[in-house]
Amino acid sequence: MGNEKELLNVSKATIGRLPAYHRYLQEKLAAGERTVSSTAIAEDLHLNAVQVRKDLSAIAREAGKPKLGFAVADLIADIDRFLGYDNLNDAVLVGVGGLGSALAGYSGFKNYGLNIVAAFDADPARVGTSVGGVKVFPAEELARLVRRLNVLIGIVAVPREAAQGVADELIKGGVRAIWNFAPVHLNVPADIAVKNEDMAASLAILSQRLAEILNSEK
Amino acid sequence: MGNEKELLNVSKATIGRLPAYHRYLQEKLAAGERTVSSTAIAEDLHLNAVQVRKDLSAIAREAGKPKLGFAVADLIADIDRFLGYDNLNDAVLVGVGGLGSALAGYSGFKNYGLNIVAAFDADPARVGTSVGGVKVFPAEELARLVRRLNVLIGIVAVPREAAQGVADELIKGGVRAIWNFAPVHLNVPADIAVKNEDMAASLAILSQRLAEILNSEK
DNA sequence: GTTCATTCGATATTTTTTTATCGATAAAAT
DNA sequence: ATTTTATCGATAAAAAAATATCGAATGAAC
Repeated sequence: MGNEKELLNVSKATIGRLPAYHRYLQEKLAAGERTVSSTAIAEDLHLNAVQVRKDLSAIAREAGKPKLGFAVADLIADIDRFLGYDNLNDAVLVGVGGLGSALAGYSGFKNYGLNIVAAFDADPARVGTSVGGVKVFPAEELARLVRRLNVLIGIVAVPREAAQGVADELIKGGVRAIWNFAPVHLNVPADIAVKNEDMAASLAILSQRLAEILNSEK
Repeated sequence: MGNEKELLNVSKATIGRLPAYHRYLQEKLAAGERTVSSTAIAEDLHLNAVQVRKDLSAIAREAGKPKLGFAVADLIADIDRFLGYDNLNDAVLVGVGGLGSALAGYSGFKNYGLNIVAAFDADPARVGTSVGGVKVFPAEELARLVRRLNVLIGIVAVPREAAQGVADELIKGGVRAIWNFAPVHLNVPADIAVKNEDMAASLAILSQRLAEILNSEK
């Protein structure tokens, strides 16, 4: 893989914005636009134009052209490449309750390079069924099957109480990255990546912004 | 409300971490611990101790004590107060498909100060039913009902194609903050707060970290 | 062809966020 | 009582991220 150099130069903040650019660019492409300027992107996405240029130049192979901007299709390809959207990563999903089955059913993940190959649940009634095209296995088989499938990403969508145990099993099975939707802090070794999908944090930020808006207008 | 001064000094980054502290502290409280040090929090949450102290001192009323640390219960109360967890904000939910009903069913939101008072869906089969204790109304009534209920927060959990239209209706109804779970960029006036629950962005960051980990170990 | 307006990339500046350092304090140990 | 040690808060330094500035390039208008 030839992106070792890239990994170093691209900031976390930039990476977080790339998917938004990606979606935006696809809209533009669908609308038949061939090129787009950083100014336009910035305006629509409520960002700073310089920031957009910097973000894009960090991952783009072709430079933007004065007066025209960037080639939409090229940029999409660049982001695909950088984010690995074009080669699928296998993952397992643990917990197919409300949220879990919503995740399993979301076909869009494939577009983001994520391929859910198996699901697990502790509830015998769910075992053996298929959710969103993904087979559900008993929780007891978790570690063993993960190891056999050679999966590196685990998605945790179980109730709070069960999350830590699930994480432990995933790690035992060889998983190296955990996407955690349970509202708990997971205790894991330092060499395991955890990304908390922290709804509470999002909500906190939204509420704060709402408060600011309401405050500022009176 | 006496937190105008607070709003200014507390950084967005800090606000994003507060819910994690909150959960952590509640675990500690449940475990019977009276006090906790910034060092311990930092270690368990994989943060820097100075950062933790700064975050906490930004919202805490009582200072930490040398050799003991902070009073767990006080800190929880301080975060509750700062984040408004103790006074509920009403919200409406639009879209009760897989993700939407998972959200409606998640009772934990009440703990985060969010109270879903009504849900909407375009599918007549869903209208009239109740999801997670929340009644589902027809999409046509959205703007009218939102206005009548005087709700300021809207949660968008509809398919991509429908999201912009829903956002428009919400705003027409008087909503000032939108929590967007649809994978699209919403076009809204500048005085409306939007928080995108951007799964793709989270996934991008997780993948990147996974790549780093795998890279560093070989 | 010349001018104009738009956009770029590069560099510099500012702001924000994180991390390091250090003296002071108070609980615990001697 | 004295010493030791864990912890704090404050201040300083460093790192990261966002924003501003400006000359150069180039397509479009005249």
